[in-house]
Parts: sequence; structure tokens; C-alpha cells
Amino acid sequence: MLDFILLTFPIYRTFFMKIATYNVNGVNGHLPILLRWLDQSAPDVVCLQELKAPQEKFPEKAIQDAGYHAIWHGQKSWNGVAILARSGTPREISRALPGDPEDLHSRYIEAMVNGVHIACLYLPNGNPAPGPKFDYKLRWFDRLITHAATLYSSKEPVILTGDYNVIPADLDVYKPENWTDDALFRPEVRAAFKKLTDQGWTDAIRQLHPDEKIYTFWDYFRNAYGRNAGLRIDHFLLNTPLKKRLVAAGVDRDVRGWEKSSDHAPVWIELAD
DNA sequence: ATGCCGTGGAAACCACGA
Repeated sequence: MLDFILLTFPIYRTFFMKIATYNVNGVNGHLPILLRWLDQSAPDVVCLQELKAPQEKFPEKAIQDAGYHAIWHGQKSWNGVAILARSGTPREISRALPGDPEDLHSRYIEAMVNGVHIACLYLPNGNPAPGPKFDYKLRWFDRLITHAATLYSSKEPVILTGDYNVIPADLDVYKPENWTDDALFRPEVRAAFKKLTDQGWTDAIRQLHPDEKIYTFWDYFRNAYGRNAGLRIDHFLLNTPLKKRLVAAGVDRDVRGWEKSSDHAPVWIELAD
């Protein structure tokens, strides 16, 4: 009943902040999808990954016209992350994950938005494993764990969100036995995710939906979406001050079914003010 | 089980994604 009231009368929605993460798989290639989703879902804050655009080719005007201020860290061809906010330009804190000045991938951006400290991340895929790409993934994960410990101890509201390229548990993959050797599911990677969450972070989706099969990614081929052969790899981690404010979390699953969609679907949470 | 699809950039194929 409370849900009915809150969702039915728009005025009540203003008491909540809706924050989303979306791996767009090409911010220009999938711009129409992004704009359609922004219009329909109207999140207050959005973290984007896989812009696949250099700094100067981010579609700033279209994003502005949709009602969002943005900061972004682009890169030619690959990676690229952004934070969008309705309320004003996010106050940027960092655009690199500390710990390796040699790492030039655009996979991390951090900002203050509406009093919340938000880290938007795109963790390396890591395939094939084993190999140099998998090593890079594990090193990147180590740096994230180190930095997350610092953020966690700050006591201010903190969100770590984005595409983690991690399947945390059997429940998060349509057929676990097919993924045992994959860089998204290997024991080292799941252990790293556990080490991170053991700092005290709350996995928002699992907090509110502990037993539900929920996916955020479906492969483009083999009719993966039609068969619901998906993975849950896009996550929201919240620190203790925000855990108490978490009122809803979900996946805009239908977006993945739109013509010319990204292979990921947007994930969102709602926080009480 | 598999890059069978899709993006971006360079070159009319290749790297990369998960």
C-alpha cells in the first residue's frame, strides 16, 4: 500500500533521490536509447560506463537538453565514464583510481552530488584468464579495495557503483557451470569482491532482493535476452549511512529489449532524503 | 562451449567486449 501511494503520487517521489548506473556500450552509438531511457526513468543522478568516445566527442549538448549536467572522462575507442546530475554539475573529486600513474584507461570518476560521494567505475573485464588482462583486472581490483577502505572510513554517504565485471554468486548467472573459468566468475575475482564488501559495503540489489534472480547484462547473441541467459555484473555498493536510506533498488530490464540497445540494462536505487 | 553481435577506428579488417 505504501508503495502504491509513493509510486502513484509524483509529489512523494521528490522525497527520494534516484541514482542509476548504465553501461551504454558507446554513448554516441546508443545515444537515442540513452535519451529515451533518461526521459522515461528520470533518475536524479546517472553513472555511465563504456562511453567509447574521446573527451571531445561526448554528446554534452544532447545530455544538457535532456536536463542533465555532466562530468566525464573519455578515451578514444574504449572505456570512458561519466556522472550526470539534474541538480547541477557534479563536483569532481578525481578522475583516476589511485595506485598506478601508468594506468591510462578511463575507468574511474568520483564526485560529490547532492551531498553524496559517488564513485563511478568500470572494472576491467579480464578475459582471457589466465593472462595479462586477467592480471590487470586483479591489480585494478586491489587498487579499488585500497581506495574503497579510505572512502568507507570517511563516514560520509558513499556509493561505489558501475560495471564491476564480477558475478558475485551462483544466483547471479543463468548457468554457473558454464562460467567457472571466466574472468567474471573465477574464484580470485569473487574473492576480491567479497574482500571489498567485507569492508562493510552493502550490495543494494541483494539487500532488498536477497533470493531473486536479477540480471543486468545479456549477451547480444544466441538470443540471450530472449532466453533470459543473463548475468548480474553491475552493482551498487553503499556504506552504512546510506544503507539506512535505501528504499528501493531494481533493473530497468525492458530497456535491454529495445531495438539497438546496449548489452547492459540500467540499474537504479532510491534513497530517502 | 563458442565472439554467432555490436561499437569504434582505421582501413574495407581489426581490437575489444563478457
